[in-house]
Amino acid sequence: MPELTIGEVAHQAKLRTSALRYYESIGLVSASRRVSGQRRYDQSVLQRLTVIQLAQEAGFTVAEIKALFFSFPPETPAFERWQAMAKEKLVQINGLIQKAEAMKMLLEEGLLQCRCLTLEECAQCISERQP
Amino acid sequence: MPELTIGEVAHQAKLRTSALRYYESIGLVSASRRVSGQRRYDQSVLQRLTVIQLAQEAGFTVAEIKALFFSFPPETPAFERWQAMAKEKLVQINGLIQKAEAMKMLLEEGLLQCRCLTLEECAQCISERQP
DNA sequence: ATAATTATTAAAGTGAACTTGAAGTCAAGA
DNA sequence: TCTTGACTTCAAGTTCACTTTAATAATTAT
Repeated sequence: MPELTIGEVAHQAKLRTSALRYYESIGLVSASRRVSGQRRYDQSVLQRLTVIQLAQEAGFTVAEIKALFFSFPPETPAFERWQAMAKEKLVQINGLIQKAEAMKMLLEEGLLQCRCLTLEECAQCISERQP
Repeated sequence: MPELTIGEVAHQAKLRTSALRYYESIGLVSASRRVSGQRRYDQSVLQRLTVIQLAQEAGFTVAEIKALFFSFPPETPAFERWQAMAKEKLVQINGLIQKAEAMKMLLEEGLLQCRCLTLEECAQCISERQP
């Protein structure tokens, strides 16, 4: 199994080399080095990056993803890690959804229904709708 | 009608004086000055700030709010301004909601159901669920 | 051998909406 | 008058996940 250059990894994982260097700088992935200093990646980094992208899609920050990998006792099963972290995240996401739904409401039922001629009037017009 | 100091306005509008100075710096609100240089605000600034906060709750950026006030021909009725700007914003917000719902799905149906022992396995385990 | 490509680093930049800090000035009450 | 407390400006800091830049070095292809 050949080792991969940073460019090859970037290509396969569909991200930029700068992102890989950034991940390394925060300790999220690691690479070995040639004598010259160039990075060489093991194939397994691709799985690691897939998991990182998966976690990002679920709304985790890179700091949280780092915690996912490194803040549990080494033998902790993956599903336990997800359990622990996904529960909290769900609460956050639900908050996000609620906020966005509230914005949608305000836009549809408030601002798009408004008949004020001046914006100054709107200081009252909307609040009257929510007693 | 007495004019208001920046501290009084901040108190009544529930924001910091730094926010008021920032709004002024970007041209969102204005204030007159005493000879000494201190700001004095007209009562009407409170309505203006109410509208700003309303628009922010609906998801508008301060740049967009500035456009709401200043980028239309002067006689444009408020409701027309809202119409124009709220439609686009609704599209954005719907996108936001979809993204958040997708995260929720992934958390609930993917990560919380996962039985993998290692995170490396998870590189496959989730994608298998979505053919 | 040489040209073209890809790699290296550290530091600074991005966007959004402010906040913080430093250093100094003004206003009002005792 | 003195002392608080509120005010002033300007620049830099905050958060997040990277990207960009610049100057240089190594690898690969011809």
